[in-house]
Amino acid sequence: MPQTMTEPSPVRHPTPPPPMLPQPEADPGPVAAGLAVERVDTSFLEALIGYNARRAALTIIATFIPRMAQFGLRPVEFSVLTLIGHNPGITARQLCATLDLQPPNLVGMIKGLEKRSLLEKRDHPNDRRAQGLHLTAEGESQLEQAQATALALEIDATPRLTPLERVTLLRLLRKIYQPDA
Amino acid sequence: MPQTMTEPSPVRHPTPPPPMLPQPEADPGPVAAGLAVERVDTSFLEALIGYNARRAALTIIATFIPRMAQFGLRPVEFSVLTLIGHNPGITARQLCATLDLQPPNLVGMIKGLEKRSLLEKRDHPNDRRAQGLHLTAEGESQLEQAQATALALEIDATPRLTPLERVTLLRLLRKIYQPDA
DNA sequence: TATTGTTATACTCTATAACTATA
DNA sequence: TATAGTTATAGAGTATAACAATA
Repeated sequence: MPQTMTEPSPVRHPTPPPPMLPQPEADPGPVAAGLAVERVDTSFLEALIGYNARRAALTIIATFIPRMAQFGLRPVEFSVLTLIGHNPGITARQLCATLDLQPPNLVGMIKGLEKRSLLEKRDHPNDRRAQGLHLTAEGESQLEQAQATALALEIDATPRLTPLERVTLLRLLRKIYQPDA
Repeated sequence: MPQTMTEPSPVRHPTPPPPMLPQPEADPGPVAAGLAVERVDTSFLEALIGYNARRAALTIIATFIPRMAQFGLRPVEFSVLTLIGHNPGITARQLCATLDLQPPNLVGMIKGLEKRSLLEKRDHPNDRRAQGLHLTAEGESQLEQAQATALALEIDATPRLTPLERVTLLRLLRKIYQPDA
């Protein structure tokens, strides 16, 4: 079954809210109602790869969205255009299999990008049911700028990672979602 | 603004669909309609940390969901219970800030967990507007089992990572979404 | 019989506005 | 005036079922 991981948003910091310090009282009394939580302990969640991967992905997507807005491209649309650009003639079915999308959800996206003259459908060379997808000249141009933006924003979104750490991170993440690799 | 990254699902493999090999014809003719795509080139996307982090997170969540179904806990509910368990008396506002959730979206979740007798609200020691959240005995018991399941499934979902690689991965991911750290 | 692309539709998750009661 | 919790609601994202055309 298809993907998921909706859009994010500026992403709220894991920063604990204004502490709400427990008043140093003479007698705290019994722990009846309990004490206020000063600092939130997230140690267990932080030990889970799934939790950390999700938070990291959302952080980067939060930077991705506003910067790609200038091209009118959402994350999935960027991925679709990129795959078409690097694989002229790719079919909708191949896009779905590669990006883990449901065919019905790709239809509208393709229509929209086609209406914006970023891509076009052509006859498939050996399957009349399918259609080969190709970028238009404008699509190529837009994608080129969008890709440059994507590469730059990733660096900005992960300023504390060294070049070597980025390479390591990419390798480890691929080992998770790629059966082979 | 709040989080995101909806549920996933078994996650479809990045495996390219049945190749659809181009028939070795005598005359391929002009590249008019183009050739069929045999293997999908995903090299550009695979160079993006955001893309890889998202795919990896979805892969793990795809394993998380069915295994946590026995406890009736979705990913976010598991995170909420875990934080309450490790932070007795935490407020809804603190949960929202920590997990990047919108307050309105947490209300129903708290209600549901409370109705299932997994947690309870108590008076907040020094703010009558707020409520301290606490696990019930049953909640503690359920959480204990759920956490053990979570730790185990992560290993199963990332079988190709060595213990050292897991530690490295956690550290790098945290450097992305934690401003400090 | 299986597959590509499609329509229609339902479900889940997330976001925004506005209200109350307290601070 | 600001904040905690709440309600109602809108919106985006994702899911399944069923169909026509072609393999």
